[in-house]
Amino acid sequence: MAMAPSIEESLALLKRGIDELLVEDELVEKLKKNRPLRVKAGFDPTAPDLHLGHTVLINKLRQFQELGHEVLFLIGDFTGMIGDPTGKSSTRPPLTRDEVIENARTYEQQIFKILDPEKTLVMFNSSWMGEMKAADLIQLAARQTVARMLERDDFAKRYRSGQPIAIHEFLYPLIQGYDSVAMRADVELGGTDQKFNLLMGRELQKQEGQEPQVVMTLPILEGLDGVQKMSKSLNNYIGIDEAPDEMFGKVMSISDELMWRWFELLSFRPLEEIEGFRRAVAEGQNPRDIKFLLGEEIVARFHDEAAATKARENFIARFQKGAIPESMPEHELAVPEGGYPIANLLKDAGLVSSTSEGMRMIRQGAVKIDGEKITEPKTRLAAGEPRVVQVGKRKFARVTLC
RNA sequence: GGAGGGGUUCCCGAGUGGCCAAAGGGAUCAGACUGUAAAUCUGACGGCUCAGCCUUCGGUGGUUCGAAUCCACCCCCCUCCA
Repeated sequence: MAMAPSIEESLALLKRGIDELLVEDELVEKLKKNRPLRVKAGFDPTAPDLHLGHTVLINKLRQFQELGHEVLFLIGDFTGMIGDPTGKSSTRPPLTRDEVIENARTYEQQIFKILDPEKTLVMFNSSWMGEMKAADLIQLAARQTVARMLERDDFAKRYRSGQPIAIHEFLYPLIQGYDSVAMRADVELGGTDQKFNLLMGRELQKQEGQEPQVVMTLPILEGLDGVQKMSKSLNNYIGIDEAPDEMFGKVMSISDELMWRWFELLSFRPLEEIEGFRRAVAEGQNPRDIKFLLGEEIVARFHDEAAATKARENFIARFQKGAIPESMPEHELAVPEGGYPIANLLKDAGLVSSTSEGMRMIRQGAVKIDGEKITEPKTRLAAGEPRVVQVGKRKFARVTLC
């Protein structure tokens, strides 16, 4: 065991890469108590797969654990059935009980890729919220005013622009705050968009006579598009369960500009080293090579070094040299009367979503069979040996016609 | 309860009787180029047995040679007043 770090050292580590810490002095006081702190983070079980965006926060939780603190990983199974309005311009449909349970299970499976199970308590807010009577809930609701709720930025915006706000959405911050009371949290982490909700926890804890939690907000990671936050529903994410090639490829697809942001929020490299990369690129080094490093670091974290190296090699073979991937989906299809029209073949092999799209792809010169470009939309194929069918640079299938 | 505004293709959003499968932007996909699945440029972007045909503009039913556009009723949303 290494020597326990000083409070100054702990604080410095914990503050790295965060957005805001409220209130720093209170955190110092808590650290001085020299006991494991109860560090809360809540997850809405709407997205069944953890992605890189979540890991910004989870990495921070792990740092707390490394300093000897205890993580309370809250699965918002109760709140998940309400639907948090955060960042949404319209109301999200509530999840069913079964969906929530299913999603929650996936979370539990995945967080331990990063967190230490010994120092993690997984909790479900239905265990106390489910006990609440309607009267209790109304009492909870009585503690805050509508004006206070409208201070929350996204509510204010929606209210101003005439977008609907359902009453139940006001309950969300209250319940999240109440969770902190029930869990007796010392610290709560969340994205910057969670600030209002996190502060609500402090309010309610104070009203209950508890020492208020310290609030730490972490920056929101932009998704693959570089604009909107990474999220499953926007399909701009990299899941931590994804295959190495896929993960690497997605990292390579981010813009050179976004790459720096990702380095800042996702890389474990020292800040000075990243600064060095920036200088190198400014002096003419190909940013692609720096992006390779980022891709490898991320693949290695969720798979291993060998997978990372392999993913890079595959990427080079495939996109720089145009090689055909080693493995691809296989299909066996029966040839209809008069031969298999190519557009239908593409659709049936799952390479395009409709024959119309298949037609378009052919017209655009995107379709190759055994490496040979197909230009005639009316081409029909007869039965024969397995063929490699390709649409664009990335979609392949091995098809046997019989 | 009253008055007004609105529901358009994945999203935003134009379109008020034929030139509308529906402008524009975003997203996406493809092609070119390349230093990468970056950037940039070009194109595509409802479906089909694809140079033609079929089905779309909240729902149903009308008017009309012809409707996303007009009429009736219904459903949903927003604002103000109560």
